[in-house]
Order: sequence, then structure tokens, then C-alpha cells
Amino acid sequence: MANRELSKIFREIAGFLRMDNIPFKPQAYQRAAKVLDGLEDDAGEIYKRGGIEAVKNIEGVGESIASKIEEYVRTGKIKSYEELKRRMPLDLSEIIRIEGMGVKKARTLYLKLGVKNIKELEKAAKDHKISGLEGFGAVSEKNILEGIGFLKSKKGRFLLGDVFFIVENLVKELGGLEEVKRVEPAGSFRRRKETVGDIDILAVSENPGRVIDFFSSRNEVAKVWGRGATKCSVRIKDGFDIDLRVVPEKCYGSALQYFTGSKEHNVATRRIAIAKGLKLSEYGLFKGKTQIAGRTEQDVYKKLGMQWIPPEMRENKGEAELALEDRIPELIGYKDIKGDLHCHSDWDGGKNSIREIAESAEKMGYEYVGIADHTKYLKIERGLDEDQIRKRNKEIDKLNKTSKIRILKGCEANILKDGSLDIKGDVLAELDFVIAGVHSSLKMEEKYMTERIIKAIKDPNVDIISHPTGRIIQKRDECRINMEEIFKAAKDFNKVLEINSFPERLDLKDEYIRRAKEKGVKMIINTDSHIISHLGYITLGISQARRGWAEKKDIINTQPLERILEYFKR
DNA sequence: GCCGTTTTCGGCCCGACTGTTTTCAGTCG
Repeated sequence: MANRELSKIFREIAGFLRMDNIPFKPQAYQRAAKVLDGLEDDAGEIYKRGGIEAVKNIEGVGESIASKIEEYVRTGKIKSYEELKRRMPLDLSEIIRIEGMGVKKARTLYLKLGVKNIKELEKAAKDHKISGLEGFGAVSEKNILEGIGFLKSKKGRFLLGDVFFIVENLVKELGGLEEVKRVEPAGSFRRRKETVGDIDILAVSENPGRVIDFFSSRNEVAKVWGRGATKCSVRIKDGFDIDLRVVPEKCYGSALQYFTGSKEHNVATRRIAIAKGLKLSEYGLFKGKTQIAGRTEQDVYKKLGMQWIPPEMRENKGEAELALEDRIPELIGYKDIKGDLHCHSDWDGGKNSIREIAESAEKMGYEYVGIADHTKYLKIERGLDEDQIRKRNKEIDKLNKTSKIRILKGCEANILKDGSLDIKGDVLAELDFVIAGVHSSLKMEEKYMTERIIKAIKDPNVDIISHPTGRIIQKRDECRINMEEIFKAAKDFNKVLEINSFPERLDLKDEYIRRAKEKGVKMIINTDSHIISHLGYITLGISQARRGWAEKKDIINTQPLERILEYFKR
């Protein structure tokens, strides 16, 4: 896929241009990058099919960017980009991952101190070289070190959503090979952790050499680390590593169990084995020297006297004990969602029309879909005012006459600093549902932030609180909120907390989902999509819900249309 | 650099917040 690489390059070009205060061009490159990210067709393929003219038909791509795409497809490089990098040889995309660091600060620090990457930045901050510079002070140094510390604590890990579809695709391709009998990802990927390190893939084959040949020669492979008879490690162009192991069929199950982890879960299961006079390893479950299980995971757990445990639960949080007592909950399934209620349309900053969203939602097998455009406080997202909401509602009414699935009228209103909403109540009352979320003043003290959200929960028009903690994974901690009080208020006022499926949000996170479930708080899994390709993120939200042990009954959008409407009327 | 049933030239989502200043630049969403 050339799209990902091109979009990364265009984002960097945008950064370089912004550094030099060049107006408007950065937005153009940024936009092209964004379009490429959401593009289903591969730009390289488009070029090969229809030449530069076809490429120019891509939105946001004109003369100049099209010729850069052409250059990239033909030579694998873009000269002007290489030139920019030579002039400013710093790892911009890395440095700006630190919160509070942007291209201008990166530029100053490079020119004054020669800082090229996070490591050098950390040293400069520790040596107090930064506080003396114009525009920087002691607080800047402190913030930089804090930001770096935050990034480091999740070092080398990737967002599940950033690798998910690449890995799924690879596994599907491997599974399609004739010589591959079984293949599955293991590790934290299989447990669907919100961030993953290396990806482990396990396969069974009579001909490991052929499978490894295929695996290591795929064109997204950047580097082959190690190649053995049954094992191969590669780095993908996107920057993460994948290990493939080919194992004998008779221990596929035990190997899968072993490599899925977590480490702590494995310790717990091995302890159970020992208590039964057995020994569990990646090679199987043994009684003395005889293998009594190993071919399938189910068999391994069964012979241990346990129920099979969904990978998302294997974090040693009490699941082993439940499995021994036959009390593993029936988690929400990946096909249980009947509709996504947090979709932004082109009425606000979204990309697709309501009709397109409804059609995509129908293709996903949904019964209903909810349009939840931003409201007016969020100017950057073109939030709607009262009149625009009413106008949009009319369009939805019209579309509903012909649409095969029901389109619900909603919005994502802003919870202002004092806990009030930015849209008048009489307009909210005309909607099928109202989501409310915090998008500003995220650094309030716990007491005030908690009061603020609870006030919104008490608002009779509000049904759902979106991304309740406001965290951005690997970038921003959750807001200071007393979640216990939020759960209590949600329960008392019968309001729903969102599990936002966006890769960098996944908010509520697993622990809170589990706590909410214990408290009897209802939740909803939404995508917060701004383009129809985001609708597929729902699977990440479901994973998160399963990691929080949520069952179908805990998640309201597993319910049919009438039930969910009834729920919002209450 | 891209785009156009208000334009083929002249526009490009902008306000809040923070840390630095003493009126503002940079970052974020």
C-alpha cells in the first residue's frame, strides 16, 4: 500500500513547510495526506491504471502533489522531500509526538541546539540548555521532560488500531496459502490490548520454508531480522516487527496458549497444572512424559479442568478462577452490534453525506445508525447551530422515507466549562438522542471536572456521555475525574457511557468498563467516525468491551431499534 | 498547493489555552 507511506511523507512535508511559516501549502499537503489515509484504492494502483490524470482526480491532489505521487511510484523517492530532509535532518514526526511540541519549537531547538530527535531533546532539557532560549523557560523544560517520560512509558508500542487491519490482512493471506493448515496472531494483539509491541503469528504447515519465503518477501516488509527453519522476524515499513513461527500441529494449541499470554495469565494456568500433577509449556500439557493435550487450546484448558477463556480476558484479573468454576461470562460478540450512534456527517467536519453513512451502515448489517454532528461551540469542526440542526433533521426525515435502515437524529453537544450545553434544550428535545462530551478546558481540577460532567448527566436531554475520560492513548492522560461518582450518577439518572472505538481513544478503557458493568451502568459502543472507513473501528471498541468483561446486556446498541428508542425516551 | 452552481484568481475552519511575555507566539482540537 503506497497510501500509508505517501500520507506519512506528505504530513512531514506539511511540517517542514509550517516550520518556514509558508502559508496554506501545509494545509494542502495535510489534506492530501488525510484523503490518502481514507482512500480505499491504492494511489500506486490508480497511477498504474490511469496515469497522472487519474491521480489528479483524487480529492486534494492537484498538479504538484500528483507529480510527487508519480515520482514516488516510479522511483520510490520524492526528490524535493529528500531535499527538505537534508536541510533539516531531524525526526520531526517523532519530536512532535511530545505533547506541547510543535514544528516551530522543533525548528528553534534544532537551529539553536542541534536537537534532532527525542534523545537529544531529553539531554538538552536535562542539561538546562533550553530554559535560556528565547520563548522557553523553566516550565518548558519540565513539560518537555514530562512529555518524553510519558511517551517512554509506552515505549516501542503501537496503537492496536494502527496495526490491526494490516495484521488481519496478512493473516488472511497466509491462511489462503495451500501449505498453511492453521494460522493465527497471538500475543497482545490477540488479547486486543490497546497498544501492542511485536506481533506474534503462529502457523501450522508441512512446508515451513515455503511459508517463510512468502512471509519475508511480501512488499510491505522493510527488513528481515532473522530467518530460521521455522521462525522468521521482519520489520514492516510501518515500523513494527512481526514474528512468524511455524509449529507442529500436535502442539499448536499449547503454543497458541503460551504465546498469547499474558505472562501473568500463563503463570496462573501453569500453577493450576502443577496442582493437578501436570506440566504445561508451549509444547503441550504433560503427565510425566506423555502429552495429554496440545493440539487445540480448548483441549488444553479442558484437561486443566477449565473453561476456554477468551483471549481478551487473559490478564490474570481473576479469569482463571472463574474458568475453574465454569463461570466465565458470555462476552459481547463481534457481530452483536446493531447500530453505531456516533457518526459525524458532512454537515459538520465529517467527510461523508448522511446517505453515504446510512448505506455503509446498512452494508455492515446494522439495523440503525445515528448521526451525531458536533454542535456550535466546536467551530473548528464546523459545529452546527440550532437552525442547522433543524435543517439537517429535515434531511434525515426525508432520507428515512427511502433508507433501508433507520437513521437516528442526534448530536454531540459540548459540555461547557460550567457543565451546561452549547445548544438550546428545545432543539435537543427534538432529537432521537443526545450525546454530550467535553472538548475544552480539559485540565480542570478533579472536583470541578466531576461536577461539570455530572451536571451534564443530570440534563434531561442528555442520553450518552462521549469519550468520558478524554484520554488520548500515548499522548494525553485522562482528565482528572472521580469516575466512581460518574458511574453513580450515570446509574442514578439512567444515562449511558460511551465506549469510543477510535484507536487513540478507546475511552472508556477496559478497567472502567469492568467497573461500570459491576455498578450496573449501561454502555454503548460507538466509533466517532468522521469518514465511512472509520465505521470499521467498531471492532476495536468491541474488543475493549470484551477486555472489560462486558456482556451483550451491558451494551445498549446490541438491542433492536424499538428497545433503544424506548431507552432514550426514559 | 488546491479549489470553484457565488470565483480560473483569490480565497483557504478559528478560538481557547499555556507559557512566555508585558502584548504575543505556539500548540491544540
